[in-house]
Amino acid sequence: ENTNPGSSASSTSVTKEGSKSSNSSAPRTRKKRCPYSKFQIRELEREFFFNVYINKEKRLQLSRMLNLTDRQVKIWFQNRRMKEKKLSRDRLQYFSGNPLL
Amino acid sequence: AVMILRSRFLDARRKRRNFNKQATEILNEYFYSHLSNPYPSEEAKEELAKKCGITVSQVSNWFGNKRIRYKKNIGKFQEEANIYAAKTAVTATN
DNA sequence: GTCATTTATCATGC
DNA sequence: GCATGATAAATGAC
Repeated sequence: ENTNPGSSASSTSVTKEGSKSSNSSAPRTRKKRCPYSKFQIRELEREFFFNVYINKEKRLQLSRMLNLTDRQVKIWFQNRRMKEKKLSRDRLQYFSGNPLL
Repeated sequence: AVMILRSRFLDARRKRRNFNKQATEILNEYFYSHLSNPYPSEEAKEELAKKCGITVSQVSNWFGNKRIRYKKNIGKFQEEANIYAAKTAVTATN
């Protein structure tokens, strides 16, 4: 249950959606944001719990299992770390200078 | 009491509450008076947050949403833009 | 790598 | 029913 344009590492990816035939400096259309499935999130979170930084080996393994690209998994961990940092900041701000306490 | 606060915090992220009129006023004033470059610095964000009584993250969210929604439909915000343009015309003259 | 952002999506207010 | 604030993918600067 994953709608992924050019993700699955289906062996030799010959067709790149006819991307760059000759000119390669085009900004390219931004990939449409596709929300991940519950299963994908669960597995990503599970690995994130073990280590906030994922190594290349596990990354490739996880990307195959979840039908995501290696890059997507990498980006997910980056965003997830930022989320964790923000949660910490909000917690601090909430419990420190709170006028309702 | 702590439990209440904690539970309130945990689910308070997506339980949206509209900002008060005054805060929206302040944010819009800044946005439309910097329409050519609506990217407040970190310091400016902190000051806006203080004046509006919201967090810096909320200020960032507001500007992020405002920028793209304005860009996507400038016509819809034209009236609003004129109002704040007139309101801040004096400021620009120093 | 971090981090501010863009963009779409989500969830709520009214 | 959309307006609005917050969050989730995706990009790019550095």
